[in-house]
Amino acid sequence: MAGHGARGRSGGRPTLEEVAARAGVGRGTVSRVINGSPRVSDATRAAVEAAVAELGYVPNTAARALAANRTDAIALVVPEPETRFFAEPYFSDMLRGVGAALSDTEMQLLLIFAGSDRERQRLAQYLAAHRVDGVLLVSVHADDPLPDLLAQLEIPAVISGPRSAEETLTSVDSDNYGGARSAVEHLIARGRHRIAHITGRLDVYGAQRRIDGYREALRDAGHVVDEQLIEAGDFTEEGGRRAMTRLLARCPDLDAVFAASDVTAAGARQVLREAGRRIPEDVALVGYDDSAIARHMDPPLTSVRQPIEEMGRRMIDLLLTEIADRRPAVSRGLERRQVVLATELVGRASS
Amino acid sequence: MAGHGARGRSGGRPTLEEVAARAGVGRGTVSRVINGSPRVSDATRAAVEAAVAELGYVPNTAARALAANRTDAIALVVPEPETRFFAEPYFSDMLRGVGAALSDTEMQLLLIFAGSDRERQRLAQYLAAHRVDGVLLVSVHADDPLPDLLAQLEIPAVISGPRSAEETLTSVDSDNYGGARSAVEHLIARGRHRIAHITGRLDVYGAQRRIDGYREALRDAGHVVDEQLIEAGDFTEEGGRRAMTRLLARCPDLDAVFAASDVTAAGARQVLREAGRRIPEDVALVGYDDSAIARHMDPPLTSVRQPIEEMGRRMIDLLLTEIADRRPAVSRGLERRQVVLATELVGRASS
DNA sequence: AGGTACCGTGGGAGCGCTCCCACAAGTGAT
DNA sequence: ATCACTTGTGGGAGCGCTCCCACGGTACCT
Repeated sequence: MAGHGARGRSGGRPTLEEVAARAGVGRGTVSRVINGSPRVSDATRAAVEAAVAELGYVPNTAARALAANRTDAIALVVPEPETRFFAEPYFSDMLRGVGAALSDTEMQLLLIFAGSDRERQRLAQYLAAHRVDGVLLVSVHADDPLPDLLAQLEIPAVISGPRSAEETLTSVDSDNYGGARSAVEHLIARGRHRIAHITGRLDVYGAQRRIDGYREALRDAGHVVDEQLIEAGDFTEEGGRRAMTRLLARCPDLDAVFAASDVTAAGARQVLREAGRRIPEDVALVGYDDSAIARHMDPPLTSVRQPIEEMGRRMIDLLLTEIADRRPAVSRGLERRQVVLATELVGRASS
Repeated sequence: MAGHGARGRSGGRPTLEEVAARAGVGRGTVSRVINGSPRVSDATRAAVEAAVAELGYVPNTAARALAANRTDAIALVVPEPETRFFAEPYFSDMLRGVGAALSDTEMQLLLIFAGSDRERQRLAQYLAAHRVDGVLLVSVHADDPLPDLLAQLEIPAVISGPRSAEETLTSVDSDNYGGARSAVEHLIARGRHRIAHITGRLDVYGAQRRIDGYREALRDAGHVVDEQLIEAGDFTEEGGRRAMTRLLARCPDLDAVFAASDVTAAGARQVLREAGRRIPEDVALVGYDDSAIARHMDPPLTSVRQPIEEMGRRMIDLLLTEIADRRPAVSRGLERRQVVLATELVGRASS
């Protein structure tokens, strides 16, 4: 192990002090320049910047964090209890948006897995120790205690997909209601009359909103909502198969299915095929997410696209704002910030 | 901004000093206990541990990093120049392995995007400033300067997929050669004689190894390798379409295709369909990666699965070892560590 | 002229830890 | 009894930074 003194002063990383000496100014002044304080004369600033460039100075994050009591890091918490949650585009697209928004800042992105109980335990410690300035929460379930822990610790946090209509945390979401509406309206426009819906997990707020959108689109078009045509799913393929089987048994006359996710649609497709129904001739099929599966399905699946990358970007924007305000939205009282982004229907051969 | 003095000593996070006072020992002793030094008596250790538990003490990472000149963080560098590289299972599975291996340690995982030039610039600064203890490199191209930069800075690093047979960095890879062999042997066993290969990007070492495996499997089975049956692809769907079109024009008598990736196979499938070839009756198709697309393709695609999660785990193991050795493999001279993991052929209806 | 601002600046104190030296107490050889 | 070690321990110094106070200088008022 490198001893204390052995730490390479042999041309090693320069310190603030060295930059100050080089520029012929004091330590404080260099600090001000580095941190963009306006209270520095132009001449001094230029001299310091030159010294910084010559020495290739890069601030020591640890020292800064220690002195300033902040970390310049935000955590992306990946629940990942039901494994490989991020296999689908959702995660990677969001990550791309997050990365893009972050690249304009000095913030680091920490990936924290909170699948097992032990990992959640560690996460709680992490947060309690204030090792991050803010937290990004994705795909949180209604009964997850994490958001409340964050609120209690007064750690800025943004959640993707509010847990309910009363979500207190700042949230970014896509318009699940509108997305579902557009899917159903599309099917109606195609002349379908018996449109079924395979829902997502009912404890997920977004799934509820999609059901709402389904219902109201039908109602607004003058259709009667037949509860027999609604069957609970869970976003999975297997759930799609089960739901589709039940739906076919109950309503053999259905002529369209709107599934709450692409994988669910894939499961439904399989059952429809086995039952001898042609897609889209006999039954039109629409999914949700516009994932890779949708493009590669046979026939290619009409699906609702969410602007996930944009969601990632907005989450970061909001989080940085909260961090700058140094106080979570709840304790500021008043305005809960909820951003809802529009979806887009991507038409393909399945409908 | 919270002033210096305003920092809540109002029951806020306890410090080493406070734990020491509580346990009736010195600061150094607590430090030793926290860091698992053996030079502490059992009685003292117990007392300190009790105090830690009572106070809910969590070490301050920043202070530790500053004093010890290490960061307890490793970076996962995501090149992501050719966008959404991590949309497919590859990335998420690897992340899962990485996360699993990391959850046994105190290490943090930093996600760093190095797509744009600006981001790469920043990354170089990062590394130069030694803000991470080690680096995980995934999907690096043959001409990437990053590995050399890491070697020069003497930062421990592990690469997934060596850049060449002479890779100097510690690497973890799946057996591309063996995977390709198993795919081709499978096709031969199915009675196929005119087996084509759509390659991956030729500047990727793994793609070369797959070509080697393809060639030698044929040769060992007594077939003649017809160079006409090999067509360059680039791992993409569009590349698969182009390559398949050319192959069909050149060798209309082919009866099997081994594609270097599942998406490539998807592109090939489309062209085969349009040409009226049935899969698998007329042309058998095998992909690589065993991604979601393979399972959902019509017909489901036979594919070569790589133990990606395991790869992630091994990468972390190796990296932690190097960090513990506090010196990158190259400067230790001698043993370059290269781990190669076995693949598995997943048979489905396409072959 | 003196007073009162403010601006730009230097540098002390301190963030919470690790490293190491010093030292007391114990152990065994001489 | 002395001398050497060893073992466990306490606490000083210092990691590189930010925050803030104090100070000299200039500008503008009375």
